[in-house]
Order: sequence, then structure tokens, then C-alpha cells
Amino acid sequence: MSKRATSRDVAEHAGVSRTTVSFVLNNVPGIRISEDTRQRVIEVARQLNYHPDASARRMASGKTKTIGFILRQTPDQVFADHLLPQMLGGVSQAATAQGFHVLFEPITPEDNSGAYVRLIRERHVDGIILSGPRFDDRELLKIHAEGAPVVLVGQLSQTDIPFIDVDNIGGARLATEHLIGLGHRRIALITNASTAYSASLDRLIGFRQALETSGIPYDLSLVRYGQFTPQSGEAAMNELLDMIPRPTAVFVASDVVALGALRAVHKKKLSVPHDIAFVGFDDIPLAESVSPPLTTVRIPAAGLGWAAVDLLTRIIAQEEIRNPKVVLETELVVRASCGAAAGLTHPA
Amino acid sequence: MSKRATSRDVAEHAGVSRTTVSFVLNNVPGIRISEDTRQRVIEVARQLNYHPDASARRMASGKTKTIGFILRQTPDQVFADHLLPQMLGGVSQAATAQGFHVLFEPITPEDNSGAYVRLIRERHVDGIILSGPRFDDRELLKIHAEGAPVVLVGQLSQTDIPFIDVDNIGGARLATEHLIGLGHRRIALITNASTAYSASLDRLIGFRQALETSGIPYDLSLVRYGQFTPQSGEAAMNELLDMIPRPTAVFVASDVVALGALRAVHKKKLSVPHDIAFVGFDDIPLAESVSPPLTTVRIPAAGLGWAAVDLLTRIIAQEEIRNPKVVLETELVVRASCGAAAGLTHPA
DNA sequence: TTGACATGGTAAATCGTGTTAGTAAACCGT
DNA sequence: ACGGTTTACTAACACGATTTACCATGTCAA
Repeated sequence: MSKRATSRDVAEHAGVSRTTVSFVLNNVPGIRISEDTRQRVIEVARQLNYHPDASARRMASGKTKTIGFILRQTPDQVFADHLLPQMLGGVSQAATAQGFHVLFEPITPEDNSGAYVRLIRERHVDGIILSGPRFDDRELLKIHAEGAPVVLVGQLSQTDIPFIDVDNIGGARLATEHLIGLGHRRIALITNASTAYSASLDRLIGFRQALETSGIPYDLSLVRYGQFTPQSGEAAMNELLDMIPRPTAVFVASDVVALGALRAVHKKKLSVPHDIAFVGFDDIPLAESVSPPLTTVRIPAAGLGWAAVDLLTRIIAQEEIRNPKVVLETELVVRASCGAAAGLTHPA
Repeated sequence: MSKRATSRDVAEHAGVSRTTVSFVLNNVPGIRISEDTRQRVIEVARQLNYHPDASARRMASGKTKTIGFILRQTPDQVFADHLLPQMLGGVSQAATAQGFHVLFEPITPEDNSGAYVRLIRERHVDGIILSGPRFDDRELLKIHAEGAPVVLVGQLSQTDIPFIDVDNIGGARLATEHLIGLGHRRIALITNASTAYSASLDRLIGFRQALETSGIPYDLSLVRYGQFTPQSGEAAMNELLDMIPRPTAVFVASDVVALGALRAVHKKKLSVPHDIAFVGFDDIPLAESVSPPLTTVRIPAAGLGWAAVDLLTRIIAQEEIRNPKVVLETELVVRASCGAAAGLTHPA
């Protein structure tokens, strides 16, 4: 097991200088090297099993070609994040395509030590994507002010930090309008989480907008608040099902919460969509495989990842960004739980 | 926006040498620095907002304090990997605890270019965890032979590469024995995938072992092969339900596949567990939230991550490893789909 | 007095590359 | 024959730390 080969070794064996080795192996444009020398260097490099040292290269070039992907979630939230694989997959696909690596770092929301900003400060990465930014994150504002490349997934009002987000309001409107279009008038809402989360609030707003546009009064007694979990959905749904008269449809602003709600319905021996129609939100991978398959609003999770990487790499490259705030559209995916397929409609 | 502070700047402002700065800031043991000097250095570093450059540090120390987490899956597989968040969460938790960062890199199984081995060769990372190793991966064998720290998640027979795996045989036996214990004799099996995958094969073996131990003949006509997806499970289940007499129970060696099978049952207006009992495998996060909640075999996904990191970091530290092959036990999680809760038993 | 040892540091080598500025030789047109 | 250009390459510095080896001074026991 001899020592690793360095560019110096290659240079010596090929009878050229290190500079030439670097030029050849990096294919530096605008530099003339004879085909003869070029081949010799390449051949020697192969023979010596030469691979340039990443750390040295980073130091010399000043670029790490790495981005940090920070997830502001507790371990429990990470474990139950059904769109994480898509999102992360999108991120690494896009990053790889641009020659970047991805450093993955979850960090609990309570952790205000700003540990993750060290990734930037110590130059582990060229920039970071932060999913689930917090209002009280002073360290984040600081590094952004210092000029560090940062892209948020999710919004942070009051700042000009570039972000990628989903059109939650539009998506919720889509879902609600669909139910209205099927003839429903008594439509309940179960939120995905507390309205302290902007995504939750936006989905509620979209729900309300759709009602108002159709002239249906917004009835607060038909609104319940989920907490990310199926359990919270089940509890909320039980309350709604006990109402007299019952709502004829419900928009659950999260598929995971909707599964709990679905269970509540099944336990009462009621049927979806016949007794109550469902529309969810997120289009998690299993939404189409539960019974009944869930009509839901698709979030382009992988697309969020791509877009975030795309934006971030442009910022890193110091490009002039025309629009640093990107909102991706959602899409209604109609399956069985809303009753549309069955031609079910409700009288006004 | 002035230049970044370097250790030289700190040294000058504090009136000491760079060596001393390094000693103080790294708390190098066995080195004496007066408390006075120490405080001065720390204070100056704070004032100058000094953060050591990761690349320079890597180069000088020869350690990257980073591990690569490689996922040998297609993008589609990644998107539908319901245990990925747990596993990845486990990996980064453990890594963080040991002062390591995690580089995440999915790579399609078809890609035999060995792109990921560059992570090792170019010293981006100190070692790698490879999930889903392939038999035909020559590059993998090569870097292992070269002494690179590698830990597999999943086994590769014929090699002595350290690995972490789940006791698939034992888990399948657990599931099957549970059904047998409930009185079932006509028990079907739907595999999670082709038996070309060792995990699939092992689960089939465990199923068979349980039958044989109880003196129940292994009936090939009761075996169907899933392909990761709910669709494959639905198709398989339809075949099984058409049999006369029907099996009274089925062990589906994957929760995701089981969901499709469940749908098939629902479509035929049959009931679980009354008409047919179910036991799944994996304990994906939604297993407890579907209807009926799925009895299943829990894989300690986060534990796989921890264990892999633990093993890898020991190898990196050149510790003597007593047991480089770790098999984690599974756990049967009894819910409603098997009928145990309802006290349902089947006559022999 | 002297040798040993502890104290509190520092100088200098090293890590392995990228990159700018420069140069020797060959070529070329007149 | 000669100035100018192209070709093909190299010397040397920069990047920012870690780490080994060494040194000056003071103290203390023999």
C-alpha cells in the first residue's frame, strides 16, 4: 500500500510540470498543450491511479462545489416527513447535474445556536438551502446580510431572502372549488397544523376564498385544527361527524392528517365519499393506495428541490437574479375520495 | 465587507503566533498556554468573527470529518422509500454526535461508472455508508481492497465488507408464527420483491421456516411475488382471493405492497381481518394509520443508520473491530389487521 | 554550579492543488 | 536577417490551516 499519487508524481513521471498536469486534467480552455503531451499526462495519471485531492482543490479554487440542505425539523418530524424523499431526491438530482454535492443537516427548530450557519462560515459549503425557516432565526438573517448564498424553502415575510414556495392558497382554493363544483355546500376544513405556520394559514385562506367566491358563508364551526398527525385528524373528524347536520364534505389540508380523519369515518361505519367527500393536500406517495384513493392537491416536492438548487447555484455564480421569489403551482389530483369519479353530486 | 479573518489575523491582533492560535482554538490537549493568553486569543477571535476555513483544515489534518451516505436506488425508488427519512435521520443524528457531516448521494443501480467511489478517491469523505450494495459492483470491491472505510447497509455475500443488516429471516418467521398462533393454516405469502434481492429471499425463507416448524406444508401455489409497489400487491392479492378455498391469512413482506393487497380485499367487499388476516413488514410510518391498522414487523430503520455510522466511525478511527457484521433484530407490532386484538382465531 | 525538568511559547515544514505571469523555442512574412 | 507572433510549457505564489521540532527562561534538587 504505497502513498497516494499527487499531481507532482504525475508531473514527474510524465516529464512535465505540475502546471501542465493541472491544465490537462482540468481541460483548461484557452491553453495549448500538444496532443502528445496531453495523452502522456492522461496515461500516466491513469497508471498511477491519480485522483486530485478534493480538499486541496477546494482550498486553491475557493469553491467547495457543495451545498448544504438544512431541515429545520425535530427528529420526529423528519421521520414522518412523507415528502422528504422526493424533495431530497430533487435536490440531489439537480445538484449532481450542476456538479455539486449535497451536505444534509437536520436541525431541531428549538436549536437557536445557529449551528448550521457554521457550514457557511467555515466554508464547508458554497451556499445553503433551508427548509422550514424560523422567524426568530437571527443567525440566518445575519449570514444573509453578510452576503452568504441562501435559498429558503418556505417563506419568511419581512425579509428579502430568496425563496421557493408552493402556492398554498391556490391549492386550497382548487380543492375547495372542486368540492363546491360537486354540489357540496356544507364543507368542513381540517387544517394541517396550527395557523402559526404560514403554510397552514395560507391553506385556510384559500379555503375561505373559494367559499366566498361562490357565495357560501364561511362557518367557523366547520373548521378544526390538525397537528401534523393522523391522530389529530381522527379527533377532529370525530367532532365534525357528531355535528347535526353533518358536513357533506371535508377538505383536510394534509394527507397524513386526512388518513386519521378517514379512519374516524370508517370506525363510524360511514362511507367515503358517499356519506362524506374528502379532498386532501400534499399527494403523499401512498395517497393513491389507501382506501378509497385520496383526491388531493399535489405539491411538486421534487420540483421544489430542483428549483431551490437552480436558484441557489445561480446566486452562487453571482448571476443577476430576475426573480428571487418563486411560487410553484399545485395540481388537483382527482381520485375516488371526492366522489367525482362516481358521478356523485350533492344537492344544494 | 472586508476580507475574512484568518488565523494569521487573529495571531497578529492577539500578539501571538498562529501556532498558539491553533492550539488555543482547538483546545489541543497536552499543550500549556497561560490562561491569560488563552483568553486573549479567544476574545480576539470573537471580535474578528474568525471561523477556521474547513478546506484548509481538512488539508492540513488529513481528515474531512465527513461521511458519504450512498443510496443505490433509482429516483423513483428514492421517492417511494418510506423508511428513508428514518434511516437518514438516524445517520445524521449519529454522525452529528460524532462530529461528522453527511454527504448524501443517491445513485441509480444501473450506473456502474462507480461515480460514488470518487467520494473516497478524491477524499471528499473519510468513509462511506452504502445502502443497497450490488453484487456486480467491482469498484466497490476495489476501494474496499484498497483499505477505504466502507460499511454496507444490507449484505454482500462472498465479501468481508462490514455491514449492518436486519434479520429478515427472523422477522418473517415472527410474522408467520404469529398468524399460525392465531390458528391459521392456509397462509399465503406476497413477497416484497423478486427473490433476486437477498432481503426478499430471506423473508421468504423465514416464512417457510415458520411453516415447517409448525408442520404446515409449504404450498407454492400460495406464494406470489410483489415488486415494491401497491399495484403489484393488488394484482397478487386478486389472484389469491380467487383461489378456492381462499387462504385465511396472508403475510405481505412489505407494508407498501400490503396496502395494494388491502385495496384488493376492499374492492371485493371482503373484510380484514375477518375474511382474511394480514401481517405486513417494515412498519412504515403510516402502517398504524390505515384501515385497518396494519400488524407488521418493525424494522429499526433509524437504528440501522446509527449502527452504520457507529461502525464506520470506528473503522475510520482504525479501531480494532470485534464484530464487523451486525444484524439487528426486528419486532412484531400487533395491530388490528391480523385479528389478534379482536380475539379472532381460525380453526385448523 | 549544574543537570533535569516544567513552563509558555514560536519557527518552519507540510498538506496538494489552482493560477498568473513569464519565457524559450519555433515559425513566419518580408 | 530580423522583429513579431504563436506554441508549449514552467516557475512561483497563493490558499489557510495543522503539527513537529525546537527554544528561552526559570526553578529546584543534588
